[in-house]
Amino acid sequence: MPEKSPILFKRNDQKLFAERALASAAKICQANDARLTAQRKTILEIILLSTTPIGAYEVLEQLCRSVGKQIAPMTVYRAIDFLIEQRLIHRIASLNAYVACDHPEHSHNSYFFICTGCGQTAELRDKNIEKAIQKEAKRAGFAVGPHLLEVSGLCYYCQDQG
Amino acid sequence: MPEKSPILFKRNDQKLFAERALASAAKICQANDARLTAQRKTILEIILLSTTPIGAYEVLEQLCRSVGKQIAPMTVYRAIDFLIEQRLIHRIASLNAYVACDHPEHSHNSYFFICTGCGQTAELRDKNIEKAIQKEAKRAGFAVGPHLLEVSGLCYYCQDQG
DNA sequence: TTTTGAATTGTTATATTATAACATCAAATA
DNA sequence: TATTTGATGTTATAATATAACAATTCAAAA
Repeated sequence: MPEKSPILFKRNDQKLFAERALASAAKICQANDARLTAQRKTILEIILLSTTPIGAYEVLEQLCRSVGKQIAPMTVYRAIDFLIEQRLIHRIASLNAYVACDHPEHSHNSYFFICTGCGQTAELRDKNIEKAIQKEAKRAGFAVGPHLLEVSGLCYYCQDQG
Repeated sequence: MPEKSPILFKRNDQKLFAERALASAAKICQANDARLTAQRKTILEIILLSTTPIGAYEVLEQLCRSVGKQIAPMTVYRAIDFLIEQRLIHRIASLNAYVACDHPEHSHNSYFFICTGCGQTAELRDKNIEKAIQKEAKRAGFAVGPHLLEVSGLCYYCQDQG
């Protein structure tokens, strides 16, 4: 694996990661005067524990299994909306799927590498890409708002597999 | 409007643009041994004439009106698949909509500015953004494949409107 | 503590986007 | 012309997402 890489395709301990992220999420919501209810927490946890972006209906399945009763899709979509608002998760538009945010502490756009081998994603924090976008926007007289970058390809590990 | 801008939010003559693009498309398909049938041509024309990204079902509506009979969605999706393969159109993932390619002559990824004011889009040809992505990918050991960038915001004209 | 208002969740129905599977037709070529 | 391949037609259905309204819960104000 290249040195000093800030991105991560394999996580050592997904559970530990989820635990920490949940704690962090609680703080963020508190700071925002937003309520991270039990249900929202459960749904966030499902997304956190998934090693790849997870679809809304797959979240739903897991949620139903976890609480032992039928739940309507609406419920999941509402929680997802909330979690996106709180910047705790991102939507991967090219996959119609959702993934936990890597660094929800500060607002940022959604930049992802998506490995077509293992399905895992890595969120980018690089500011140079954004700078390049801003530069081009200035040339065009375009006022940049929220945006997304989704780069398909092969992660370091999957390049060997063929 | 900023000078020397390579992007275009207002087209002077959509019809002329469509005409030229259709001629260009015919050449491209011929070169690729692909058949730009009458139906595919009609669908491409519908997309070309739309000033904003257009959904598959809206294409369908216009197609039905134009030929005067009911047509199945499948037909439209098949044509869309073909047109994307030939790189004549792009899919805007964040809108579930399709837009004609600005410069189908050479292969490229899908980089768009999307004005939330007027709904129009502008395709970017800037290579610096791609360079920034490649640089970050190298750091991460990621082999870049096809990708998309969709930047929401306000175009030069819409910034004044509020 | 009780009331009240606002936010959250439940529930039913439905909209929107996209694909599967198989039959038919058209065109290119052997 | 026969054959094969690609294109289109047709029906059904999958997958994703939202609308609308009722019931409940929560937290702050009275």
